[in-house]
Amino acid sequence: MNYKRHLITAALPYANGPVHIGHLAGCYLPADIYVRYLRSKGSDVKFVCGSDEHGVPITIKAKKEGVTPQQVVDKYHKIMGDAFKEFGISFDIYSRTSSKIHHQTASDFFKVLYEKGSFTEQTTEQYYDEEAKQFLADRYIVGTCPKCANENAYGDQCEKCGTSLSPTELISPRSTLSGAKPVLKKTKNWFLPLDKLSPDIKKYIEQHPDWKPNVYGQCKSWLDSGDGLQPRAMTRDLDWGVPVPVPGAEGKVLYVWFDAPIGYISATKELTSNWASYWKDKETRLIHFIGKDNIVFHCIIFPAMLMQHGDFILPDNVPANEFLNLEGDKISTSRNWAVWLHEYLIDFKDKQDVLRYTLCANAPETKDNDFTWKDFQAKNNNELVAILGNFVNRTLVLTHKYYEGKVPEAAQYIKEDLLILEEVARFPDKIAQALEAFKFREALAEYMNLARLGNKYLAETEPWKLIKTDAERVKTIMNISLQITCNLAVLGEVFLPFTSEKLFALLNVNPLKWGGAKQTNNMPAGHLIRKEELLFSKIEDTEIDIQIQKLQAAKKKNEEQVSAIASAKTAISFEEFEKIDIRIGTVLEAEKVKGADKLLKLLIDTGLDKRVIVSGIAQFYTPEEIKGKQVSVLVNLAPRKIKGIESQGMILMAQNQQGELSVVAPVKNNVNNGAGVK
RNA sequence: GGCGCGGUAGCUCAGUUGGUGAGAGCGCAGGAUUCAUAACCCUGAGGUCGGGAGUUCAAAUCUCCCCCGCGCUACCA
Repeated sequence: MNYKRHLITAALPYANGPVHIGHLAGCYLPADIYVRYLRSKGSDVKFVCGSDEHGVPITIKAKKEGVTPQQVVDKYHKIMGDAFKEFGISFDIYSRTSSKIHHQTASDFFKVLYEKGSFTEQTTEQYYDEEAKQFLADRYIVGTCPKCANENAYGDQCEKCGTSLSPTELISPRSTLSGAKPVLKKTKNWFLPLDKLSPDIKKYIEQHPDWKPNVYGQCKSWLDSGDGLQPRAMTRDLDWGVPVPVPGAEGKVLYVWFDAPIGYISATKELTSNWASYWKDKETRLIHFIGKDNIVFHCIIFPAMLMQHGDFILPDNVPANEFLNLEGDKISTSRNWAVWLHEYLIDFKDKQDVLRYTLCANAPETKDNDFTWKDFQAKNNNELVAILGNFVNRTLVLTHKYYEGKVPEAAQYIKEDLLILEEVARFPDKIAQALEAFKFREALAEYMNLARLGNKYLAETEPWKLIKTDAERVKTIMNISLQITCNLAVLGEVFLPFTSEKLFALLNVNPLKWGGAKQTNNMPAGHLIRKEELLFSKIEDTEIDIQIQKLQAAKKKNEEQVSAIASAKTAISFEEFEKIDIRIGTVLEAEKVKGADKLLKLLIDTGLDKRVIVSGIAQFYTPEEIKGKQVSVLVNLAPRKIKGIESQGMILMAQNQQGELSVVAPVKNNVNNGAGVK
């Protein structure tokens, strides 16, 4: 289909920390390359982004730092915006969701859906802090992780062992606001009934089988697997965000994932009075660049919202990337395992394009990928310096040496010249084809092939020899080399904008559009170029070692922190302790619970009786291993059904920092089944 | 356990309507060369295409089973 215009969005980064290479590689860099390409082709395109500034983590950070949420987002909005700018991410607007225009837009959007009856109201029980007099978001509740005993697990996830949790799973939960023990209290919220919308969403997804396999596959998985889509709350009990604009919603705000994608709309509004044509005209192509963590929101929830609203076009493509790892480990903000853009700029001043190049060449397009400093160095030294930089330098040096910097005339083309020119002229289309398929690695590799072609041309024609015997011929060779250099500047603008700019300056030429690179006469004879200057410089081992050491230091620091032992729980009386009845028992039989990864069904002789206990130890004990072993059994725990099996008690396990379990049992063999543990 | 994506040369990846002896870049080895940041250029070595079974005249490509990585999901008192 031929579109009149494009609207490109890049995921709104969450304003609670700076930007790292994973963000860049996964989302902002490919988006920027794509947009630069569209602009270079002369397309009507808008590129919008902004900070995502609502949600619970920001309020927590604010509390921790003793500042207001607004101060937190102001700080990171600036840091992130500056980092993007420094790396040449060419947003037409970098807005923010705390802006007035966004609040208005999001609020209006919600109202439309509300009035259309799109939402269902549901009353659920949520933890409530009676001292602070407010409902507690999952993140506001901390407690002991049932899996790894980390005392500071959040209500939605334990950051130590990575388990996702629900607040009610936490052992001894407490409010981070007041420290009080939260109580369950009823609250009403508005849900988007995705289950009912599922057929429309499915139809929409199935219209796009051309989406990247990871994206399409994951959407299908969400739609088809298990119980399918579930209703999702679009409002929250919180005081930081866009107030819910309907009666009876005091103290509630829009769910951050409801308001964030609307941020794309508000940013467009802020950018241009013509915003509606980018959002409501079927001839506009809407593309969301995101990381894989956002697929469900951009492919399912946001389109569902847009469909319900009715006025807007739907995303035509969502080319999500996978994740970038760093030196073999997952990038982690909290563990400081990251390369921060603002720090990179200090250590590698004016080397934005080197990082852009490395991240694009190694982009996690089809699967998670690894960034290593060694590879970064190799790509700089062996590719940017040796292939691209070197070709340009050879050409410029020879031009000055032979012609005092003036472009010589191509007197007469011979057959091999014509072949080269023909090949050179094909590059814009070749690269474009890859870009349009969101194959950025391939596009970049193709771009480098143009520089390779130039090097090869010089090596084969050997102008430095011919200059002594056939000076006329050399003019043509150098003319062609200069044309290639110019085209490298044109096509390089999308990948390496800083280098491209520098190159145009060296060539003393005004930047050309994409189609210009199909020409091989952009440098007219007699045109004076500037004195050569290196485009790239080698990166030495010492510079790389510094970075690696920096990471090792972060790792060491983490290990030290992890080894901290959780402090003791609050005191109980002896009477309370006496209520607990622990006995020694022997495992008679053990088998895996089918359909569950972590569960073993145990038959235990407790001395009192033989009873069935289901225990989540399958990852640490095979049935054969545990069979016949003595264990400690909490025998007076209320029975509970697990996976359809009634579990009568629990067996006690010791758990180490890694969450690994070990049976707690007598160390002498003089204890009978039924013996009490005191 | 279920679902999705992926597992191809040392590294990063191309390659499926099944069919010329399985490819590219980087790395490595050798050669050639000096205009160029010891760069470029040429040649070469290197692969049980995760493992096994099957369908077929023919499978990296189709089917089944298994293993590994990433993610979602269930279970974990």
